[in-house]
Amino acid sequence: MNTRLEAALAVSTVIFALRSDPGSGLSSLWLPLVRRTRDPYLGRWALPGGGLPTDEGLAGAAARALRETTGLTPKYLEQLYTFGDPGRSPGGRVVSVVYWALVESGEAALAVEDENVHWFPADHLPPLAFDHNRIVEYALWRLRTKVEYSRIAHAFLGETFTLAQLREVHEAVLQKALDPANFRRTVESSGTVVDTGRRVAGVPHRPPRLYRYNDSVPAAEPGALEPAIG
Amino acid sequence: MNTRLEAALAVSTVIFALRSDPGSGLSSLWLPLVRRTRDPYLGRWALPGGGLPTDEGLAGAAARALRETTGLTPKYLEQLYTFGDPGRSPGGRVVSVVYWALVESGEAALAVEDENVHWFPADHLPPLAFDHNRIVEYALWRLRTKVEYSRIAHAFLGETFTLAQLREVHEAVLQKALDPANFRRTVESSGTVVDTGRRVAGVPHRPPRLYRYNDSVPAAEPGALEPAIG
DNA sequence: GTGACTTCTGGTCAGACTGACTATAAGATG
DNA sequence: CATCTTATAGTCAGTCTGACCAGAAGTCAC
Repeated sequence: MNTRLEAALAVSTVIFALRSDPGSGLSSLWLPLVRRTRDPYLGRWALPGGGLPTDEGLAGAAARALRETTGLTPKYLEQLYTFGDPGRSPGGRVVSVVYWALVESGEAALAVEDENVHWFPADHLPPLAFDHNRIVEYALWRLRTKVEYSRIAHAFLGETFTLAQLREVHEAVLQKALDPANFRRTVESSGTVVDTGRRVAGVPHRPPRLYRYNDSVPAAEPGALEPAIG
Repeated sequence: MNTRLEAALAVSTVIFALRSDPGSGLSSLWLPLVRRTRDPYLGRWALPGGGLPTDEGLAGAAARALRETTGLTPKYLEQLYTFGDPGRSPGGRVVSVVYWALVESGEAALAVEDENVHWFPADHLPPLAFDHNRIVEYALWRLRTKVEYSRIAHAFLGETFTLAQLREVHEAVLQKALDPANFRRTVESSGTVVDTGRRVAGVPHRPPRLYRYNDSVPAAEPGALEPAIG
């Protein structure tokens, strides 16, 4: 079990944030990619990541890659899958432990973006390096599945939020409209949010209540294993 | 991404089979462990596994470890999680990609067992090497969660089976009794099994129908990622 | 100030689903 | 044939969900 092995080990992260679509004005999922500066796939876009320092945990390495490329801190971080088919990387076996992360939308708007870091709409990606298109597809599936039964949507929002904002997150992730009244009923009965007593002022209609996330309700997560951040 | 790294890479497998409990006569979950023949944890029981050959996929390595230790072929095999905390292995960083597998019960009764391979009841394990107790706990959680929404229970059974046998699998995994009539209603409406038209003969009561697994109904699985075997 | 407008928020209603339970079917066994 | 055991069908009430209705409560135009 302690044999030194031939395969190289890497940690990558699929980072999601909500941004409003230039066309429709609706929010949708975006993710940052980095341009490869080496062969193989020189010049192609790829998931941020890198090697695994000896003294760092897997989740720590994922969070660091995220911070180094985007300057952001994830509000949610969880292991996705480990990809290790021989042949997924031309020129040497690479085993990639992939994490997925959610970052706050307001913060994400300020994220680093330059020649080598660029945000793309998650549903319309160019051909990426390695098998990264497939990895993003799987991460999207996982996000869309999990948002329905777990309480991760608030990771896209700030400290306090209205139920309409929370609903818009769900709508953006699931790509379908939700009935406001039914959504409210479901969320309220789940106990995942708490009324702060405050309301939003200055809106040209009835002012909505502000809620905050309820930390005391445990997520429906594995007994022995929690998300790294969440 | 192609840097040679310091951490060693290993693949381990949590293998589940059903066996009848000596005491109660009821079926329960058992798993095979191997005795460590080297330090660290010399003499302790551990999950079967080993290094990753250069030309072999992760799932392939998991299936091979399973075959080599138990002589069995898994009817279900899926990646569980990758454990890589620094310090989880005394004497050198090890990153373990862990799979979980289900094997047919009839076949499992014939499995290899000797001085260095032994089957244990999954709920009463001795202290294992490394963090393997925690890994088994997580695999158990995953099995128990997944058996309720996915159709993996048939992996414990043979080609054809009665609904009572399928129900007993669920009862053994979930550790609670299920109403036979309600179970039948749920399974039949799910379309996951097909009536073979045959019945079991020679039982001292009304003969039950024999069903087989319906391959044509797709599992509720990731779009981009399937279980290795299932 | 007043009415129009918009979203918030509370409520109803019907159909689907679930757990508990009852009853009949169909074989073996003595 | 009576009896026993499990298989299998059906009922009923409570819960959950999607579709929909209606009043509440602000801003804004006039």
